[in-house]
Order: sequence, then structure tokens, then C-alpha cells
Amino acid sequence: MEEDSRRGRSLELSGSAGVVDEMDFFAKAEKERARPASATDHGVPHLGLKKEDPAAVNIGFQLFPETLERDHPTVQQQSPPDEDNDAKRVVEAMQAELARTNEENRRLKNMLSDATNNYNALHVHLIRLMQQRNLSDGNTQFHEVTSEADERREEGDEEGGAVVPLQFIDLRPASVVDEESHSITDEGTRRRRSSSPADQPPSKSSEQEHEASTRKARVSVRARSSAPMIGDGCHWRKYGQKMAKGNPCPRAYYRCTMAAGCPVRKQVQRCAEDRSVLITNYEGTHNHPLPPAAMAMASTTSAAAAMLLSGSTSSSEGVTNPSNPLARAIMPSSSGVVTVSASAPFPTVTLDLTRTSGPLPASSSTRVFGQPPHNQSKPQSVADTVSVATAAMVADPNFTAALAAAISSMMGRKGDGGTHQTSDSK
DNA sequence: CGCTTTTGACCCGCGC
DNA sequence: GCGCGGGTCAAAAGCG
Ligand SMILES: [Zn+2]
Repeated sequence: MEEDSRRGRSLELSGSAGVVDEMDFFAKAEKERARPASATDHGVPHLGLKKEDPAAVNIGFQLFPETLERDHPTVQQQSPPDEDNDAKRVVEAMQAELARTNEENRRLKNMLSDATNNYNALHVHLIRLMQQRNLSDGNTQFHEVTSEADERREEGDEEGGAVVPLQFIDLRPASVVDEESHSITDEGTRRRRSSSPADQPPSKSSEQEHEASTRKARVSVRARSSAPMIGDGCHWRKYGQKMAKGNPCPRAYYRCTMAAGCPVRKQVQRCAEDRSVLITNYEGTHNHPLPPAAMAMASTTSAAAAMLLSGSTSSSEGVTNPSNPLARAIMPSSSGVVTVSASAPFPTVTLDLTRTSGPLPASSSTRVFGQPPHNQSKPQSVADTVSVATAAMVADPNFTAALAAAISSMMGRKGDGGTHQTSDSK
């Protein structure tokens, strides 16, 4: 009976969930409850951003103060103190300067978070639009979408506030989407242990089965980090650990505990050759709002997947073209290498942050390969591999640059140093 | 106290 | 049918 109840629960979860897909990523959600730039108006170009209540703004990215301060050299006074007064004054001056810098830093941080949130919302929206487009009439021009997105940006921010209420994109292939079937009999449905066959017989419609085969996209993140696990804004409970066969490093299994029935699972494993590389595999769909920090990655990856999936309809060309707005949209936030492949039963998005170079992300490249899981017109061949050197960030230099900088800096230092906090590891 | 981690047992799909 | 290997469970141990 236990197992039965469990099964029921899992079912309930997937069913209750709006059925969305996504995954989270790092960024520890540290509540910087600090007072935001109070009266001071963000002297930054507002990209149609709306700043909501400061308290809500908390982002994971932490740009280090050092950087900023370096930029903004504080008052240096080499001359030895002739008098105590002088010295004091100097100190005071420095303190003041410091305070100011801090303040500015904070402001920037907040702004960044705002931008991120907004961006995420927009991002998601864009993706959704894309999918709809692709759905309605297969391959359309992306231009329209682009313009729409732009408009959206100017006005859009309803969701841009704090903890983005809006869920994630469901990147299920069109075939599944159009049929908005609700309860997803997840593969997790299969439960074992003991036997209480008294339960209802598994009556699966063929469609459901089909969907099951489609499964959800999986996301794997490769990042350099010596920490046991990268914090991604969610709480995870470890439920297992196994030794990989040809690999001395064990693999750990986690489950999301942020919400009662979050079916999201993830497995963390260390790369065999390069111990400094941590491979995190996400799978499943959160049924609760994610912290903004997590959202960034989530939307990015799912966006990538969506692009692949939907783009496949109109042949890979659409995806290949660097001018593809979607491609551009995806790149900015992930200054790494995104690899999407749908060869497996389920599409897989791979975010590679291994070679995250410090400076600006002009070097991001997207690699897409794979085919739609089920596409009658196309052969299931291994898939063509397309490489796109994305001339990313064309849109908003300011915004994008800031975001990129924040991310790269975060990863550069923290990741390498092996300090990727484990917000949840406790 | 409520939570997470630990850890051996167990389930299950798959190839032989 | 059997063995294997990946994945999961759950009881007990830890921890703040
Ligand atoms: Zn979750």
C-alpha cells in the first residue's frame, strides 16, 4: 500500500502541475535584503524595466565588489599622516568613498536583478511565441516574432517583478503540446516494491504512451567547480548515490524539495578525467515558481530546447542561421556552449560552462544537433550537426553586457576557485 | 524536532 | 532465464 500511495502522489504531481518543463541552474539565491538604492534613482538606462519593491529583488549573481571598486579607485592617500586630524580626515574620506561604492554596487546589483527578471520573463514569452508560431504554420519568418518580442520588451514587465510567478516554458514537442493532455503519466509512475495489484489496472491510452516515450527534455550542465554541488536556487534532497562503473567518482541523485510534489530530479557527477568538472543532470518539471536566479538558466536551456524542437520543423536552417532571433535570444545568458541534441528518446540540452572565458562573450557558440523525437517526414538519422558561431548580443549592449559580465565573473572566479557555494548542501 | 544524508537492499529494463 | 547495471527506497544516523 505504501507504494501505491506513493504512486498516487507522483501522479498527482505531474497531473496537478500545469505541465511545464524547465530546469534550474545555479546561482545561489542569497537574499540581499540590503536596502536598494533608495531615493537614488538608478542612473542606468532603463530598458523598459520596472523596479518593483526592492525587497523582492534578490538575485543570485554576485559581482564582486572588488571589481567595481577597482574600476572606481578609492581615494588613496600615500602621504604619511602629519597630524592625527589629517589621518582621521583621510580615513573618513575613504570610508565615505567606500560607503558610496558599496551603495553603488548594491544599486547595480539590484538593477541587474531587475534586468534579469525582466529578461527572463521576456525570454520565456519569446519562446512561447516562437513555439506558437511554429505550431500554427510550421515555418514562418522569425521577423515577426522578433518585432513582437521587441514590443513586448518595451511594455512587458508585468511578470518581470520579483519571483517570477510565471512558470517555465513547456518544451514538449508540438505533437504533445497541441493535444494538451493533462495528467502525464510520468515514467516515475512505475512503482515497485511489494505488491498490491489491487489497484486499478494501468490503462494507458496509446497517446499517453506516446507521450511517455517523448518524455521531458533533460538538461545537463557541465561546470568547473570543486564544490560538491552547485547551488541553483532550489533545495535538494539526496536520495541515492552510486558508483559509476568506469569512474571512481560516485554519482549522486537528488530530488527537488522546494515544493511538495516537485518531480524534478537531478544527478550530479564528477567528470572522470577532469575532476574539476562537475556534471549536473536535470530532469523533470518544477511545479512551483523558481527563484529568479534559477529562472535564468532554466529559461535559457528550455529555450534552447524549444528552439531545437520547433526549429526542426523548418529544417535546421532556421536554427543555423545566426540571425535567428531565437538563437540570439538564447545565447546572451549562457556565455558558454549550448548543445542540444534530440537523438535520445528525450531531447537533451547541454550547457557547457567549462571553457567559460573571463571577458566578454563574443565567443559563444551554439551547437545544435539532433532531430525531433518523432517526425514522420524526417528520417531518424543521427542528426545533422550544425555549428553556429553566434554573434550574440546585438540587442541591448548595456543590458546584455551587464548580464554577461555578471555571469562570467561569477563563474570565472567562483567556479574555478572551487567555491561554488552549496546553498542547499547544508 | 524536522530535516537531510547515508547506505545496503531492491526494482527493473536490457542484452546475452 | 540470468546477470548486470543504472536508478530508487527507506531505515537509521546526523545535524542545526
Ligand atoms: Zn522544484
